[in-house]
Amino acid sequence: MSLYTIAQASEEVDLTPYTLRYYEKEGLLPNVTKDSAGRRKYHDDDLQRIGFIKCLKGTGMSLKQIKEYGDLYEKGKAKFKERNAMLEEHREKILQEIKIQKKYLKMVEAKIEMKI
Amino acid sequence: MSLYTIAQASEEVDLTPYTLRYYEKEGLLPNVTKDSAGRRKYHDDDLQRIGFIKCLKGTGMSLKQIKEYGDLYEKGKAKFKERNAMLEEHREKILQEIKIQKKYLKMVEAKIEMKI
DNA sequence: TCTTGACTTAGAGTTAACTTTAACTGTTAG
DNA sequence: CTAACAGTTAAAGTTAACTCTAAGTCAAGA
Repeated sequence: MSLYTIAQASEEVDLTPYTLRYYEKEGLLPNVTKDSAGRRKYHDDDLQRIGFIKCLKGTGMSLKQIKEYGDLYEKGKAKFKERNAMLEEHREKILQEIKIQKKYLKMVEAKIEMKI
Repeated sequence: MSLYTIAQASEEVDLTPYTLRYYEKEGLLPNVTKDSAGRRKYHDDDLQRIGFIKCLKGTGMSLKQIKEYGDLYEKGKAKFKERNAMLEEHREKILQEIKIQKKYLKMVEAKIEMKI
């Protein structure tokens, strides 16, 4: 299959239809097409894009910044440098965050072991 | 030093005075005392507690749940089992989250390398 | 043909976690 | 003594990210 209704796409990416429409309204999904009756049709490309949005969001990037990244993406090669710079900066942020999570994990484990 | 004004505590734990008062209002800091003029005095215990609140919050626990944990903590030994069960469950959540973060990190790195 | 159900929109409502405001009080430096 | 300052409270305001409602459209099955 290569085309999805909003319900199917929703199922596929594990986001509600509300959220998918919201993301589109916010400009994060500029390429979702509609059929003759005005209903959204999601392509595999859209699902992949949503997958990457979830990745960025899941690592703490705001929708506003994700839109900025997406806007650069739409401009293609011309904005490649800027776009990759964003990703590289974000990569550092994720690495930092993993470090912090590991530190916090140790704190929780210490508290568990403390038995007080 | 062993006693801190709200400004000093704020500095120490890197949270605004607003946030410290907010946490207290929400019942997360039940042991903050006041001086004769009604001003908050933070003890080392309070700062430690705030530190652990930051740990729980930083690993995705809601203030509501953190309060539940704190309430169990206040009940001492009687609620030790429940309390530790919460922490052990949370530990699993953190481990899961670190896994997801690592997966997302790889996705971002792949995108960087993709150069498209 | 009628109804059911999945969709559409614009806009309102919700939630968590702060953050600020307004009005006030007590302490301290000049 | 007084002005500035650091704190106090209750309550209102803010923000991000949804989430839902209301009113309507369209296509497909009995």
